[in-house]
Amino acid sequence: MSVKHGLLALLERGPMYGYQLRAAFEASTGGTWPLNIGQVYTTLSRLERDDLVRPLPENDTGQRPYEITEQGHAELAKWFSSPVSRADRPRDELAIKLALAMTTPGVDVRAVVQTQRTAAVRTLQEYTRLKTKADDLPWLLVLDNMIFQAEAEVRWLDHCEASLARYEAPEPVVTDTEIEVPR
Amino acid sequence: MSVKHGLLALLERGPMYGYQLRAAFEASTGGTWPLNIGQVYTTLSRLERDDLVRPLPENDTGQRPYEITEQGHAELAKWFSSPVSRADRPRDELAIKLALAMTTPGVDVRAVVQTQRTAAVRTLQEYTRLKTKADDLPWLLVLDNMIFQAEAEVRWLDHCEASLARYEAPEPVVTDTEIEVPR
DNA sequence: CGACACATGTAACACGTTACATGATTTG
DNA sequence: CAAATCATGTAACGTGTTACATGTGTCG
Repeated sequence: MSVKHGLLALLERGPMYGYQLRAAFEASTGGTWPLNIGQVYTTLSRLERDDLVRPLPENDTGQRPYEITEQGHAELAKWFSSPVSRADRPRDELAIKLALAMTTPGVDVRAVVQTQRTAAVRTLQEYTRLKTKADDLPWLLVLDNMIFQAEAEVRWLDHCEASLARYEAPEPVVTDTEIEVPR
Repeated sequence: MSVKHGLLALLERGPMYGYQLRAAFEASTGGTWPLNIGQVYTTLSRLERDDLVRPLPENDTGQRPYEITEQGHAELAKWFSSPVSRADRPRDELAIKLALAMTTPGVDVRAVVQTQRTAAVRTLQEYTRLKTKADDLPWLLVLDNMIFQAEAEVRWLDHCEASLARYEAPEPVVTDTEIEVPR
């Protein structure tokens, strides 16, 4: 959905063709999320099929610009006016991984947590380094978003560490779950 | 990748069939992420194709359990020993949306931020309510993960608000970016 | 019996990635 | 000229979702 609406938003500025769209998309996030050129064309095809964009007559230099339609305009307005729901975000691989690690025999959960923490701190430093190069506000905010997320991840991993320590402690305090051994 | 490795992890406990796998997967995250039964079977097919699992002879009650292979075991170990990289996580729709909102004509960015903030706070409350019902540690940590993420989102949105206020202020203090007015 | 849950699958589609094919234009 | 970049596409594949088809077993 991100790419579909992203392209619509860019076309709201005015007609553009495939390559321009990719460049503009990547520029608006400072090149953080490279966009495959193939996907631009397939997405444009689907947008055209759904009457959200319309191809303009081929350019003098052989380019095929698209313009947004009224329907596309409406769809974009809807996108901007409704929040991104947590429900339709993809499953968080890290959370699943840790939850499963805890019930999988022979897995050193603490090691999993530590490995992830090291990686998270490293990317956090990388983002901080990148911030010194960010010059325009949208890109800066995108970077800040990733920093906030990475920080939350580190905090959560520390929280997991602490919980595990309490859980593995000689005197288990609370509830213990039955491990279902299927057969 | 989450589902694929998730099923492998569950099979590491012992042989299971499709329906059991879905139930176990959903249970390990407290039903936070419902798993489509169709996907279980297609994923199992792919895992079998890649020699990561192996079907066992059909049960007396007509069920088809699978067991993990040596290769599957190795693949799972690899998954647990390597961190989830930020690079191969999907694009964050919210970040893209806000970055584009800022350069799209006719969009009230502050309104977009506020709408999203309201939604985020609401889900945050919902998670907190759910926490009182969480009884086992893995589920609790998954919930905490979502809480930490939602909190980070709220903080980031407030940060955006503040940045926007500074940006739109009559006396811009520091670096000002060119506003591209298309047309 | 009829409804419901269990259980296994298939088909179609959306989205995303990688790789390849094919030309035009620019530049060293 | 040769290589690189611009530009438009197509094909194949992985992952995920929704919907449908089909059968069994259980329970009111």
